[in-house]
Amino acid sequence: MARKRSDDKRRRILQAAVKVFARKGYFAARVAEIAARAGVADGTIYLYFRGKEDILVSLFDELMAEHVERASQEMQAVEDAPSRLRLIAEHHLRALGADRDLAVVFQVELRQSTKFMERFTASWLGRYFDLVGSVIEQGQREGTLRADVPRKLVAKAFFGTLDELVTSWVIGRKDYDLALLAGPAVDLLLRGAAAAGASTSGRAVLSVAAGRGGR
Amino acid sequence: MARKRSDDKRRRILQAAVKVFARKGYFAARVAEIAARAGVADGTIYLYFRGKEDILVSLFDELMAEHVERASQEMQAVEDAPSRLRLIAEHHLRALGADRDLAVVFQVELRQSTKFMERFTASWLGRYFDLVGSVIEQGQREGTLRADVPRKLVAKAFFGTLDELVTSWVIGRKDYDLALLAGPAVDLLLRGAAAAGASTSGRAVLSVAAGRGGR
Amino acid sequence: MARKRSDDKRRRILQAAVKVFARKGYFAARVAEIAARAGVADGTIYLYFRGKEDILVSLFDELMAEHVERASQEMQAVEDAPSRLRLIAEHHLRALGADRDLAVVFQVELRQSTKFMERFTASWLGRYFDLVGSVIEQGQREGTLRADVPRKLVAKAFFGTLDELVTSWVIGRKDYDLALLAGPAVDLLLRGAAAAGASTSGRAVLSVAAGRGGR
Amino acid sequence: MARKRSDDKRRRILQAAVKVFARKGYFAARVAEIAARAGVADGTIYLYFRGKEDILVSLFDELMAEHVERASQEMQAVEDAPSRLRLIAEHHLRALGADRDLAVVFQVELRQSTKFMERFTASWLGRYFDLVGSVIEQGQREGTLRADVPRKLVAKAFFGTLDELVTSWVIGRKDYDLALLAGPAVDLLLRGAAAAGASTSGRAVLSVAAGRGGR
DNA sequence: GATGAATGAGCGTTCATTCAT
DNA sequence: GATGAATGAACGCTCATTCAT
Repeated sequence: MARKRSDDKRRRILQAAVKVFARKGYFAARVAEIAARAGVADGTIYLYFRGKEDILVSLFDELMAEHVERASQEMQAVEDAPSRLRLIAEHHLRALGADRDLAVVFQVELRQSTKFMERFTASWLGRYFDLVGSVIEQGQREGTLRADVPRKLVAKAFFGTLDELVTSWVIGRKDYDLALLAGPAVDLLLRGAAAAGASTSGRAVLSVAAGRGGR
Repeated sequence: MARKRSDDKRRRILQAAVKVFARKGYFAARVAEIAARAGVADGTIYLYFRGKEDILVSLFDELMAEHVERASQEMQAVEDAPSRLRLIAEHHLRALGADRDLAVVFQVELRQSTKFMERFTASWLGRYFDLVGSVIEQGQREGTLRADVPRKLVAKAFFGTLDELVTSWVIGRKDYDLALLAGPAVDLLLRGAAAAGASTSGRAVLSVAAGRGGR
Repeated sequence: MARKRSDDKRRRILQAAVKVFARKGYFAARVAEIAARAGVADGTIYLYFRGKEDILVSLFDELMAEHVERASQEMQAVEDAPSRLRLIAEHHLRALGADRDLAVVFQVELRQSTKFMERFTASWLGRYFDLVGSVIEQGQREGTLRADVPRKLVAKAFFGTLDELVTSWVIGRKDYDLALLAGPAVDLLLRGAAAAGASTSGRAVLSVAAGRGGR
Repeated sequence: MARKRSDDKRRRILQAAVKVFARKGYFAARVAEIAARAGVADGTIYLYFRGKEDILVSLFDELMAEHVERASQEMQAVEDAPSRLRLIAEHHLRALGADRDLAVVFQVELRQSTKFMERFTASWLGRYFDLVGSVIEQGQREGTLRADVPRKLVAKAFFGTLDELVTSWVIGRKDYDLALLAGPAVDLLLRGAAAAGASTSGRAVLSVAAGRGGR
């Protein structure tokens, strides 16, 4: 453990950083302000983090590892893929909907640069997509999900939809319960927006493109 | 004609800015580098823009106004809502898939801060959502789209899915044709991921939440 | 020429730097103070120099190149090696004795670190030793200087003596004319400190060691 | 015995400091690195020294007092001034030639600033010059050294020459035995660089000081 | 309009020193 | 005496912006 004395100080710095990053933005955020808000001296920051950037990266690494793990565990409560997707979505929206500052950091600050995005994608998001992808695969095997849709596309639609819901909520500053949207969102993803009986013209294209698309 | 030369400089500055913002990121981008790449003096930038931020904002305002307008026109080629959504999606993916630097700016750099995000949402994205929303409403009226799903939710799923597709493409650096994903993505949105005949348990929740969720 | 506009500004910065380095020492010297004393903005320094260290290095490179050149020219006024050594010594002591701040910079600040010392040795001092060495060689050829003393040793004694005279003068802060010591110092170097007729026991050792000694 | 352990720590700190100062330079040297190398905690340094500067000053005061004392004793082994100068020179070169790190500290680090230089001059160097000066005076009284040369000049030439030899050796990093240069250097100082019988053109200056002719 | 030299505010980080344990 | 976590003052440098030419 690289930590010196108190995990308490480390936690206070991270909490302060969430507030400051969310209110000022990563670049405009001042290390001195984070320190002041955490109740430590400026230099103390550097006993716990390598620098300003390491604070942001640590926020993401440490807090989110927990959430992916938790989503993975929570979904075990049910068996079928559709239900599991619903639980994951609920957890996703609940976790970010519970703390707007944290949501700002995740929806906005962590996407500052392609550098952060790549890191974001490579670690947390990668594992998240793996989790969702495995549930989708399960659904296709058990017959609850269409097998003619590329798994990656479904995963991206799933994540993209949730991500947009969170971003809208963060930016809109309206005070509704984000987690309540999990059910409708997953229902839409599963049943589609088309009216029953309506024919959709996407079929041909779909079969052509099936299997394509990297991440 | 002086006017013409000026417009040329302005365009060159914006084009240079796209390259520099995409490669360095907004904060790390140097005004001097944009000027050099545009072939103008540093000070000349300030004859055309109020400052660095104004370049980014102008990029978005000017280039994207065109895309929303074009998407609106292109969709007139077909009548029914599902087809129109497909055309809009194709245009969305084609426009960003044609220029990765531009895509980086839109997917990453323009989302630097809540300030940019809010401006982004208020102008271009607002009109884009209005466009998509009106098509969805049309679909609900004409019976091609389910009427029991909140329009805003469908619009967010539509945009969120496309946005995630673009972001994945940008970050992944793999060289596939983004526009080919429009058909499968819209098909998924319309028909859903659930296998035919599978019952989804989201119904009850959906009806409870129907009508909720602002942005 | 890397310089932008005015050589005047560059010169003013160098002159200010001599004062500040001499009074505060290199490390304690503040770039802001140099700028203020030169009458330019802090940032202007960086239009003319790569950084604080480059100011010190430039001081040395630019001002001293001139002195070596001048010493080389001045000594041409006479023919025999002893006279030439006297002229070089006079120039050395006159140049540094004319400006105590400059002397402080050369005797003290430029010797901050082995890094500076090595650079110092490699460029200016190297050429200076070459100059002195060539005069000594001339003297040995023409028969005015002993041939049984390693040239490098004589050169080091020559430089070391002058260097110590300057350093003593700088540190002592007494107000005598440094250049007046050139004659006596060179006389001592040439004729030695021993009384005529006194036998010195160094001979054997000398011949053993003759030819040794790197720099 | 606590006293013994303390002295041991103090010595270890000083030894560590020589290494660190020599390798990094005084300013770049980190107190923490000295502590680590000495095997004590950072704070422990301050139980033995007032601060970083005090370590350097103490190094010089304590280690060099010993050397001056020893040089003074060693020269008693012989009687005449020339021999005594030779012994002092040998001791000077041997002491510094035995430990390059120590030599770096003395030739380079201790000359960082006029402040150090003045202190250096006032204490150790002052006593060293007194010692050398008294030997020169003795030589002039006993008739082995010319009486027409200012004692201080001879002392400065003596020290300056040795100092330059040490500095060259330190900077040059060549691996010859520094102490072997004592003989030739003192021989040069005593007998001069001029060839026997050669008339030196310094005569005019010399005759001012009532000097003698060439040998 | 165009230039580019000049400006100067602004800040992340280091590290000598302290002091509670 | 010894420790080492905590402190916080201090500063070189960058770069968006200005303005005299």
